[in-house]
Amino acid sequence: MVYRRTHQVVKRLAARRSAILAAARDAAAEGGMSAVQIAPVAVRANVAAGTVYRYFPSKADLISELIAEVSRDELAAIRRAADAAPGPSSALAAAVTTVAVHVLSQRRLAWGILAEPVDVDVTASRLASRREIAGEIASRIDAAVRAGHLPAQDTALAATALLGALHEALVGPLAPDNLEDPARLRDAVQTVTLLALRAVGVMDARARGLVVQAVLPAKTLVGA
Amino acid sequence: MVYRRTHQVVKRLAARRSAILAAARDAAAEGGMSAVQIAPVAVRANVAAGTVYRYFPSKADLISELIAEVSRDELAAIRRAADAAPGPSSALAAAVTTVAVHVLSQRRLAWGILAEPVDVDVTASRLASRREIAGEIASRIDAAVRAGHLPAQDTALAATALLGALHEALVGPLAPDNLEDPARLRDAVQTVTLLALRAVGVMDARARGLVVQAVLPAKTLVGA
DNA sequence: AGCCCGCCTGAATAGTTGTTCAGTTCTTGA
DNA sequence: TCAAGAACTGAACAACTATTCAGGCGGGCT
Repeated sequence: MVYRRTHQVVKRLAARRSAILAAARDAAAEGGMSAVQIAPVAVRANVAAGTVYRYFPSKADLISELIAEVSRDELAAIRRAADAAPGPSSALAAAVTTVAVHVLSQRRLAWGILAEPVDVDVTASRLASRREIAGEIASRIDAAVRAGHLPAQDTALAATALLGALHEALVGPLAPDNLEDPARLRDAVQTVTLLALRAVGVMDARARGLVVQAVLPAKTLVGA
Repeated sequence: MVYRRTHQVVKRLAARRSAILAAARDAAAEGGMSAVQIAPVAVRANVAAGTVYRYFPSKADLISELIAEVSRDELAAIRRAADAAPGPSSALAAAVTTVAVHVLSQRRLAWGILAEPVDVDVTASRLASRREIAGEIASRIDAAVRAGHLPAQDTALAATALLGALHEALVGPLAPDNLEDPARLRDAVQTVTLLALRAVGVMDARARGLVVQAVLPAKTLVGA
């Protein structure tokens, strides 16, 4: 055996893999999932089309990993925001606001990850992604229920419904289109957060209070 | 001119067009939008593939018309249910319940119409469909607001969010899977309707009352 | 009956992309 | 420097379906 992967080579391979993933992510953020085609992604990553297949068995695997990566980032952000909140209701508000802000700050990517038609099967990956995020929201709802702040309910279904509402209202085809304006963006985030909190049973007045509290820290996320 | 379309021919042409659309609808209901391919649809409709193109300029047009047709049916059902309700809040509850029941009774078709990846561009048609349904819901929310039953709000955004919540919770990939059972189906419909009503500001207790009232007439729709 | 014209057929066409692979280049260890 | 093998290249391949069109078929007019 006269050839072994030296540390330097391992690093280069890892860098290349990251570059391909990053290229895919950039392409998705710019042109949606339909722009994530092997040849263009390879060009972006400065490799040949064939090389992509040395790192990902198929396009489906590439996109699945992209979805998983974005999903991990989002989940971490949600946890960070919720854990920083003073109580279970605030945590729920923070979690919802975080989802809203994230989704809005990368609408095209979010749409691609969530719902855009793709020519390969990535349902499993999307399912896993939603399951994770929905699970996190569900556990936050659950905490608020246990604390006696909300009526008992099917938290899994509620979490799913909440995410559906956020996504449809903010990145779906009927989403308002003037969200470049920061003020409008904040309004939209507040509105959907308010809807979400009321949906799970928070009283209107209290929900309004939670919303403004949650939006303050979330504003810092918009820049990030 | 020695050839003119006789009445009989006109009828046959119309029947064939309907047959093709019905075949497409059946295919979508059975196997989702991916099953709506020209050749299989043509077989179902007892015509040759080429004939489909005498009635629809392209596959995109065929699917667009399918979407429009289903959308029309749904809109009519919503209006019927809402108009039969005694007051604006009941009407809203009835509208939401109707959407939920419809969507659940044809989950595969609904998923195809709403969100399933299609290999041709039908975004315009889907957009129009959502706009119609969302507009109807929005006007029902608006009526309840004007009647003083709900707080003032962005009704268009609220309607969009409501539909997103319904769709994601009932036909999305995280939707519960035991909905064949009528009792579970009713539970799911009630749960999401309750969420929707609370989201727009109906008090929990009142919302629960509206839900049970709305589900009674809607039960008859399940069979239809 | 006979001619005409348009509808219908379905095999062939065409365009799009994911995937492969033979040949080339680069890296390693002696 | 060189042999060996891994990594990379990119043009060719493959598969899938929407779409077309030349030729047949049948209904409509005189």
